[in-house]
Amino acid sequence: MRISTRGEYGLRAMVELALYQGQGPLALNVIAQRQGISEPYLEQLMGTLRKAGLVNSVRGAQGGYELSRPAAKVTVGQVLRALEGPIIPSECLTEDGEFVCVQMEECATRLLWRKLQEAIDSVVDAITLADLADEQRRLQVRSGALMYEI
Amino acid sequence: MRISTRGEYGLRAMVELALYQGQGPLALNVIAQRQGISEPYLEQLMGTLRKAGLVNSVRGAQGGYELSRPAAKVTVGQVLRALEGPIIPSECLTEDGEFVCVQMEECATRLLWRKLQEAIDSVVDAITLADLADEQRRLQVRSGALMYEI
DNA sequence: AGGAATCCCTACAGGAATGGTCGGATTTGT
DNA sequence: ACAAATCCGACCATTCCTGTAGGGATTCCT
Repeated sequence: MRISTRGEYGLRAMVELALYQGQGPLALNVIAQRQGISEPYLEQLMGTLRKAGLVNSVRGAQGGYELSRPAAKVTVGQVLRALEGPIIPSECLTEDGEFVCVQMEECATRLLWRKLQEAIDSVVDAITLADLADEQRRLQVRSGALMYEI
Repeated sequence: MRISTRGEYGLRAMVELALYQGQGPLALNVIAQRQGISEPYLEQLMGTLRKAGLVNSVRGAQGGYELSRPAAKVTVGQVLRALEGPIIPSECLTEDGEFVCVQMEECATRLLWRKLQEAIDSVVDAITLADLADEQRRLQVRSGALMYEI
């Protein structure tokens, strides 16, 4: 029951983009270096996020990536689902919360899976990239980093 | 972000044991057949559950498995963690909610992982096998099954 | 005592997912 | 034109998942 590095790396990259939103596109190698992620690997992830419509890319020199919407309009759930597929605890559940379990017509564990999914969704759909970017700024200020960038 | 079949099968088997608790041990092949699970595969899972202290086994003819505690004292979280390892969203987190992320000293996504874990734990640690067994009985009665067993 | 039932354990195996790498094609600012 | 970037598809090693196989140990029943 884990989020893979895809979701973790991709989300960290998205937070990075949120931090610098409105300042032009951010190049892949900058993000990768800043987050300590393999560049070609992150490239794949960004491709997925672009196809999902969450980021825009600018090709050519001085190009890079930027959020396609304000950070406050992008939820963590959207990012994670784009990268990891539907976040559902069991095969029994579809993305819509429907059941597709053929095995048993009536199975008590469904009750559990549904509650689990609701709990997860209520978290990932409530937190936006803006929330995480705010948190990140707070942490950076506290630890005294990044002040030389003014 | 899924529970594997290990957790799913194991939990279904545990619900089965909860349903028949107090009526002597339930043989592996009975559970496997009733739940539509490969018998040798389920055998492995039961071994894990036994080592975790969640079930007792009775060897020899007429043997089988039974819950080591009342169903109301066994949470879904205990079963899932025994079978799947710690239920944590990210590598950053340990079982205790501590952070072990070496990469970045301060990372905003930690906020998210912690909230996610709290949400998941609040579900799996609140639901017991007795809850699921009750639900199962309710479903079976409603669908008119099992009445010929009286 | 003997056989049958049943759990116990280890090893193996095919397939999918994970976590990347690599090389080249394409686009675009300078 | 050149360099900086994204884009794209193929490849690859490792691990995890989902079992299977086979034999050993224990206990009940007759």
